[in-house]
Amino acid sequence: MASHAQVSVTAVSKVLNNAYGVSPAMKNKVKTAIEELGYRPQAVARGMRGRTFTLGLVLPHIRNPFFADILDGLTAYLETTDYQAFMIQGGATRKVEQRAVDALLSRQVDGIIMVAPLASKARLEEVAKEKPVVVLARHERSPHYDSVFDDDEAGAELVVRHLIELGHRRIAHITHQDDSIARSADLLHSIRSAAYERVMREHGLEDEIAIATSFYHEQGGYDGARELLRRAPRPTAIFAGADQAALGALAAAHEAGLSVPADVSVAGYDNTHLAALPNISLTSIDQDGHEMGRAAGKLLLERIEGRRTPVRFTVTPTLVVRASTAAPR
Amino acid sequence: MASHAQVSVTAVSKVLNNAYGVSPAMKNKVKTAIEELGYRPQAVARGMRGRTFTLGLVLPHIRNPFFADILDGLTAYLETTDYQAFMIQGGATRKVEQRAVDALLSRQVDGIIMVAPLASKARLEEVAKEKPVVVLARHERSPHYDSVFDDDEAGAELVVRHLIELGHRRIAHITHQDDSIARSADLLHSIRSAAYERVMREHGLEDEIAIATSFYHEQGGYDGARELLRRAPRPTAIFAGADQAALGALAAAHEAGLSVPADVSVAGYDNTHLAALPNISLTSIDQDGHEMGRAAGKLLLERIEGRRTPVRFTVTPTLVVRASTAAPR
DNA sequence: TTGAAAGCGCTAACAC
DNA sequence: GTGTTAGCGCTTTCAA
Repeated sequence: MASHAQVSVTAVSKVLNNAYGVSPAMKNKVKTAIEELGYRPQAVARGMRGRTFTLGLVLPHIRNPFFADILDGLTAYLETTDYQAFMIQGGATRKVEQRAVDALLSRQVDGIIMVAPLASKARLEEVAKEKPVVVLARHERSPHYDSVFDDDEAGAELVVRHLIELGHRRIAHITHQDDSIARSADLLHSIRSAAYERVMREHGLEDEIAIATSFYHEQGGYDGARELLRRAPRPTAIFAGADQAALGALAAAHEAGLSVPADVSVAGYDNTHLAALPNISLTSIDQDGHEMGRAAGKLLLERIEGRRTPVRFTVTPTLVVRASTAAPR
Repeated sequence: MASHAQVSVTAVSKVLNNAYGVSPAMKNKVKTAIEELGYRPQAVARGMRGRTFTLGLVLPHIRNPFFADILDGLTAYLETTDYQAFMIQGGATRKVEQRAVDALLSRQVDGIIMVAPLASKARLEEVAKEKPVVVLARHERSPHYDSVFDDDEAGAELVVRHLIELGHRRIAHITHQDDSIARSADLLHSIRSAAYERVMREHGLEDEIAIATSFYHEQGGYDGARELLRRAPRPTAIFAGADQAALGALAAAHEAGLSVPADVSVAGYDNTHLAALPNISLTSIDQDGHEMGRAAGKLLLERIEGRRTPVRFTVTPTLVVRASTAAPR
C-alpha cells in the first residue's frame, strides 16, 4: 500500500487516523491509493498498538424481537463512526456468558455492551476494568460502567393500574427466573414483579397477588399461564413480564377454551412488533429499544474516548392499549 | 506470562496450539501458569501470524427465530473447538451486506458463514478467494465455497400438494423480493415460488395461480395477504413462503373477518417455534436449522484446515400439519 | 511536514 | 525438547 502510493507507512497511518501533521497533498495521494487498491486496513494489526474499532454486543439470545430494535439503534448510531459491532450470544448461564465476554476480550474489542447480563455487579466491574462497558436493562449504579435501561418500575405500574382501572381484581403475573446472582433490585424482571406486587397492595389487592415464576419466552409464558389459569378462582387478567411470555399466555388461554379479553385479559411488556398484529393485538409497554441501542453506542464511544464518570440513561415507558385487555365480565 | 512460568514464549505458543515437540512436564508448567494468571491469549496477535480463531456469521437480520436455530447449531458445534463465532447483521441491501463482510475481513476472521446473502455468486467467490466461505440457504454450485441448504423445491411442493389434497384449488402464494442480483434459481424464495407454480400447473390449476410479491416478514405477509384476500374469487388457501410472513397473513385474515382454517387455510415455511403455539398452530415446513448451523460450522472448519473441494450439504424438509390448514368448505 | 525505527504479542523457522 | 529470533501490519515516538 505505502509503496504503491510512494509514501511512508507512517503517512498512511496518519491519514487513516486523520492525525495531526499531514499536508492536504499527502492526504490526497494516500486517499487515491487507498481507492485504487481497495485497501482495507487490518483492524487486527491496528489493535496491536491501539484500537480495533470493534465493539462487542452480548445478547442473551436472538429470539426476542426487542433485541433487534436495540441492535438497529446501535447500528444506526455506529454508521457515522469507524466502529463496527459484533454480536455474540450470552446464553442462559453465567458460565456461557462469561465465555462470550472472554472471547470478546481476547479479541481485543474496544468496548462491550451487555444486554440484560447474568453476571454479578462485581464481575461486570472486573470486565469494565479491562475495557469500557455499557450495561443495558439493569438498574444498579456502578462507578465503573454506564447503564441504559427503561423505568421498569413505572412500566409495570402502568400495566397493573390499567388492569385495575378496567375493573380487574384477580390480576396474576408471570415473571422470569434466571441464572443471575445479581441483586434482585437490579434485575428488570424482579423490578417488574415487585412493582406488580406493590401496586396490587396499594389498591388493597394483596390477597389477589398470584405470581407464576417461569421464563420470558413463549414456552415460559405458556407454562406460567397454564398454571395460573388452573387456579380457582381463576384470574381475570394476566400481566406477563415480557411480550414473548405474553404470546405463550395467549396460547394457553386459547387452549383452555378461554377467549381474550372476554374471559381473561392479557398484557405484555416490550411492545414488540408482533404485539401490533391485529390477531394478537396485545396491550404492552413500549420502551424504545432503538433509542436504547443508540444511547448505548454513544455512551460506549464516549468511554472509549476517555470518559471515566458513569452515566445512566433511562427511557420512559409508555402504555400501548390494544384489544387483549378489557373490562372483566 | 512466559516469564512467570519461567519458560520461553515459544513453549507457551506451542502448548496453546498443542503443537509438536513439548514434553509433558513443560506442558504442565505452562498450563499451571495459564491458570494462575488467568492468561488469555490475544487472538488479535495470533491473527497477525496465523489464525484469529474467529468466525463471522452474517445474518440478514435477527428477527427470524429460524436464524436462532441456525446460531444454536453452530454454537453447539463450535463448543468443542477453539473457534468463536461473531454475528453481524447483513441488512436489507447488498451495500450494507458488503460493508458487514468487509468489517469481518478487515478483522481477519478465519472464515465466514453467510446466511441467505444478497450478493452475487461472483461477489461471494471474491470473498471466498480471501477467506473460507460457507453459504447457507442458497442453491448455486460454486467451486469456491460450500453450501448448506434445504431442498426448498421439495418443501414447497409438500405444502402445495398438502393443500391440494385437502381439496383446495384457489391456492395463493406470498413470496419475497429482495435486493439480490443472484440468479433467481439460486434464491430460496424464488425456488419456493417456482415450485408452487409448477405443482399448481401439474394439477391443472394454472389459472388459479396467484402470487403476491412482498417480504418474508410479518408486515410483508400482512400486506401480501390483504392483497390476495381482496381478489375475487377469494383464495381458499394461502401458502406464505416463510412463517414470519404467515403470521402476517393470519393477522390479515383475522382483520378481514375470515376464520382460519374455515374460511381460509394458511401455511408457512421454517417451522419456527411460534408456529407450534396452540393459538397459532401453523402448518409449516420443518428444515432443521440446528443441523444446518452445525453443518455450516463443520464445513467451514474443514475449509480452514485446508479442504479445497466444494461440499454441498442439504437438509430434507418435512411437512408439519397443524390446525391452520383444513379442507375448504 | 515527513519518514525511519521500535515495538505491540504472538507463530514459525531455525539453531542449539 | 527447548529457546532464540524474525517478522505479521500497524501506531507512535522521535529525528530530520
